[in-house]
Amino acid sequence: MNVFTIGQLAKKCGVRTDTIRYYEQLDIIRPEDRSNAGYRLYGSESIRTIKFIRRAKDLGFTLAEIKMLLNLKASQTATCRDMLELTEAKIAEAKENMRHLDHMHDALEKLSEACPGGDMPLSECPILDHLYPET
Amino acid sequence: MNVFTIGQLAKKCGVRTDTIRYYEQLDIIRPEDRSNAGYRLYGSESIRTIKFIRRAKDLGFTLAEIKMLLNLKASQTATCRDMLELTEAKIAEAKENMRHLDHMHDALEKLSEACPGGDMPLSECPILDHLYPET
DNA sequence: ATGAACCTATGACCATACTCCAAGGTCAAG
DNA sequence: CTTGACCTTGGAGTATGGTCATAGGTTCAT
Repeated sequence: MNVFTIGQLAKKCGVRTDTIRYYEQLDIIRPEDRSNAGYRLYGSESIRTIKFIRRAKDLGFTLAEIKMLLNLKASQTATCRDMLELTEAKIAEAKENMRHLDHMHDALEKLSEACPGGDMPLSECPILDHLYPET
Repeated sequence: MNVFTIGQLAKKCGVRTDTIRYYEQLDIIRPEDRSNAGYRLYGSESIRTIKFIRRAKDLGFTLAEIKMLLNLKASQTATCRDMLELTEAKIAEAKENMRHLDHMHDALEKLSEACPGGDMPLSECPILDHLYPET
């Protein structure tokens, strides 16, 4: 049980076979071997790689970045510093996105607080008036 | 100066002509008239509409939602309540996105704190070990 | 009357991360 | 020996919000 087809690998990792082939197309993962009939063959290392991809994606890394991470991992000269830098860049990105979302949220909250919300016609609605001011 | 071509409207609103045509394609905005030669003609109401679209987009509304907002606005029977409901749904969405981002951020922070970040080989890196654990 | 700067319609293309389809080959069970 | 479940390749389609290209018509100043 140490060699799997793409369908078995997909099942073990909770992804679709198409997804694995798509990752292969992006040069993120390669089958460890091929059968005589041309079937992709994978081993347990591939399971770890797919799971890595999923975890990194959950942290907000794009597939292009994940490809870089795997290249780093394969490199002989990469250090902890490289990994930390990419992680900190991603933290900065997350912070920036949160700032942006927070501004949106605040503005929406202010609008919703200003709006009575009853059966008043929209012409009187402070939300709409803010977004689409008279004259 | 109360009738403009698409290029003039675009300049006044800080968008591209293509963008306005794209909005038209989505049925979000329509020219107020056409010239003999078939040129789209707009008035000041169109400026307000384009600016509305931009403001709503900044608040996180999609173009499909903006189309709904404009339909609401045009409706005779819509009330403040309708507007408030859409606003509150968007607030909930923003909160959900922030929660998600926050989880990512926390996880990344924990990883970066665990990583010494020096010249250590990646094989020792706690970040990589977390994402791609040994065996 | 000619060149620049505008306008028209239509359709293709960008990124992202898949997802699905078609046409065919392979493999194991009954 | 056939059926069904799997596999192959290549390409197209999904959503979002535009952007760009092509080929041609219009408007305006000089």
